Amino acid sequence: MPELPEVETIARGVHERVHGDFIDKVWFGKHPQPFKTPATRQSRGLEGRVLLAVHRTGKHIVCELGPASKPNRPGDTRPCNQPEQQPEAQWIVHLGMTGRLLVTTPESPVATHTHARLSLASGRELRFVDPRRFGRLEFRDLRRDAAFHAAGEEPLTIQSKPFAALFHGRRMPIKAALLNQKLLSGVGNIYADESLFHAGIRPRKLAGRLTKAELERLRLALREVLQHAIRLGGSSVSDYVDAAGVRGFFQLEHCVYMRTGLPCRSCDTPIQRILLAGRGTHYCPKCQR
DNA sequence: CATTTCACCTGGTGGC
DNA sequence: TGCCACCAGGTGAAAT
Repeated sequence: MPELPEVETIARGVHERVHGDFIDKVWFGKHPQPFKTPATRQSRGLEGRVLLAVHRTGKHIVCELGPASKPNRPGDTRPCNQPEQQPEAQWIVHLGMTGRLLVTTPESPVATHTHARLSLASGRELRFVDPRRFGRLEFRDLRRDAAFHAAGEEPLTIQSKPFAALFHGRRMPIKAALLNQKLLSGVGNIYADESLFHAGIRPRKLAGRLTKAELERLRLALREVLQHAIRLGGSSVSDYVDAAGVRGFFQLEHCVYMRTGLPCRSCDTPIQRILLAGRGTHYCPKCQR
């Protein structure tokens, strides 16, 4: 489900609702898959800590956690945020294909495939729901572990030269390279297809064969498409919702993704679907060369 | 080493 | 209605 714009939307929504809050009690479901290491299942690391901030890097949501401490007095449900405070730990959430991170009330019905529930001092609850269990949860104690860093470059901020260098000499199709998180972090199947359409480049074209002009068109198309999608709250293809359960609107602006056989928005040629890197790949045979 | 394929999961859809 | 094949926003291990 979630690529960069969806993860950004969720991280912002979660941050707005929970920063400054305290984690009172933690519940984990019985399936081990969502936990990157078995130790992550121990709630001890999370309980009592203050949620300093929540942000996105690549497709990962990073919750910065302060030291374990309690609100000053009982009923002090929303303690002052202390942004200056140094994080002592991180809770990293990867949503896989079907993961959701939701801020709810404790009374709100618990969806099937809920794998984690964090009760917060304010009375809210932070829930991780993931039917396919491709998502992952990880706890990092920063006194012991290094802070989390996405493997690849941020597509929103990368400059021309380093962008071109990522693809130099590569013999894989450009679409496969865009999906490789070690090169760029955050681009998935939807935004790879959409940005290649806007750049006028065939998904099968070998990455190392792109001209300087094509590389620059691609870099700018990626940035525009991702920024526009963030403004619209991401793409809700089937069931994606943000931290508050609200759908995105960018799916209404898709030009090729899941538009097989429909007329190209630019030239009316039917959109083609092929299989590339094991993924459904959509493009306009006339607009993309 | 670089690149491709496949397994990991559940659920929705469409054909028969 | 039931059964079944196929498809889906991702990733990393195994194979080539």
